[in-house]
Amino acid sequence: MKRISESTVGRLSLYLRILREYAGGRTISSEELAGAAGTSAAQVRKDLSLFGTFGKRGLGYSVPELTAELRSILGLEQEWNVALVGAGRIGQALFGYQDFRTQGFYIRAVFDSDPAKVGQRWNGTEVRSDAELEQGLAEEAIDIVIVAVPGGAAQTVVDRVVAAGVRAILNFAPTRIEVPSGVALKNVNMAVELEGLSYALASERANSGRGRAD
Amino acid sequence: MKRISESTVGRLSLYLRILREYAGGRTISSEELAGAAGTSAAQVRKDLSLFGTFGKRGLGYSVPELTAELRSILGLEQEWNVALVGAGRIGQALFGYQDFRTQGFYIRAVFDSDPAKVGQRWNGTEVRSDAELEQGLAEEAIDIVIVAVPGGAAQTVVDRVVAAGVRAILNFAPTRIEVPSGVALKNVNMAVELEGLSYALASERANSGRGRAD
DNA sequence: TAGCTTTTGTGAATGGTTTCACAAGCGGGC
DNA sequence: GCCCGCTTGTGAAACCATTCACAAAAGCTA
Repeated sequence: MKRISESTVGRLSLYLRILREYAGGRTISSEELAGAAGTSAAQVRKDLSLFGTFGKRGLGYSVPELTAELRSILGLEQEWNVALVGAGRIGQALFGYQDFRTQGFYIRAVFDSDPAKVGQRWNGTEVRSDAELEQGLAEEAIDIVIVAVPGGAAQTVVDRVVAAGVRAILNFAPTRIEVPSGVALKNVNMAVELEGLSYALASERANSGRGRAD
Repeated sequence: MKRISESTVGRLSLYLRILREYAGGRTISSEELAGAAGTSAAQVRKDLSLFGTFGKRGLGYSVPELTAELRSILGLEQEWNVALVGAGRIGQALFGYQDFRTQGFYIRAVFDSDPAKVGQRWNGTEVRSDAELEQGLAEEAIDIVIVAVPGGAAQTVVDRVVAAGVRAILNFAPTRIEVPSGVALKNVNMAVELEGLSYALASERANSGRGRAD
């Protein structure tokens, strides 16, 4: 099978959201989809053509069909069991943000090392001790682990979770994490994003010589 | 000035964090830095060489000097005034996550449209009505706005904030946002990340023909 | 059925980023 | 002061992603 780039997968995810909210008829052209996604029509067609030929020439793409195809490609036809490790502020926010439940991601277990948190019930889900991590992952047949622990603890958590057979990790800790090949890892790093903005502001300021028109 | 790619800027941010935690001596080689950053030594050197020549051949990079250079490049020598729009769960978590305060990002104002939230004091910062948004942005000389409102409200908030002169936005709403050129925008989208993991799991499963060794 | 319009799917061209490979420079040892 | 080993800085090469451009298909009309 062909290697698919991360940016392509990210765009597919975006296309799917657009389709879900699309109210323009039963078909959509690559042009329209591109407009809503902020990319080019050629890009849309190339992305989709990597997985098959879903469109009809002269017409565009059937919205329901393409939706189904994208869901299938992205693996969203099944439910995924998610565990959250770290019941701090970020963990709480993620737990509360049930938006992705509608896409088939269910947080089945929450773990924390703080005895004050262990035993709390969050909307029916008990916060379990991180000593029970491996056991809990197995019991709930966890597919994806969200790591929301402090930076210093993240690699240890990831090592345990990977050793327990989990193949997909979403890391919110502000640290670089190592995983063996074959394990999918995504990082969400606020500091990197903010510093990217800082760079943009600072470099624009530096380049704006004698002030700007607006 | 040369155009610098987003991936380069992201790596610089990573290098900086590594340097901050580095305890291996007064100098560091591109090799070491690359190891910690998960990239190649050539990549490190190329990234840095875009901004100047900071290393000493045969020796490597002086840790304090390179730290200072990176801080300067990324615009971290100054403080940035940040406003948070949206005092829901994600907003609360971001506010509580004061980690980036140490990097010079200060949340000076919080806005929400919910009357029940307006007037609350968060650790000394008052939650203000979103009717006061423009006024507050000016009063606090806000440089960066973090948008943590529901998807449907995000574009409106962004439009107002951009009209008020803000040039940098960090968007947590699960929607594609449009900004005029000249405004820096970064998106943090949990759903896209989770679906990326879902894709990785699903496609590996699909490709694993007759089972795997482990 | 033929002709016209629309829009896809895709090879080729372009543009950008990463890796390679090596000359140039620096410090330390003798 | 000179040589040696190490590590940078950087053109060139390789690789990857995006854009271009157009033939091929599909529907519609008459």
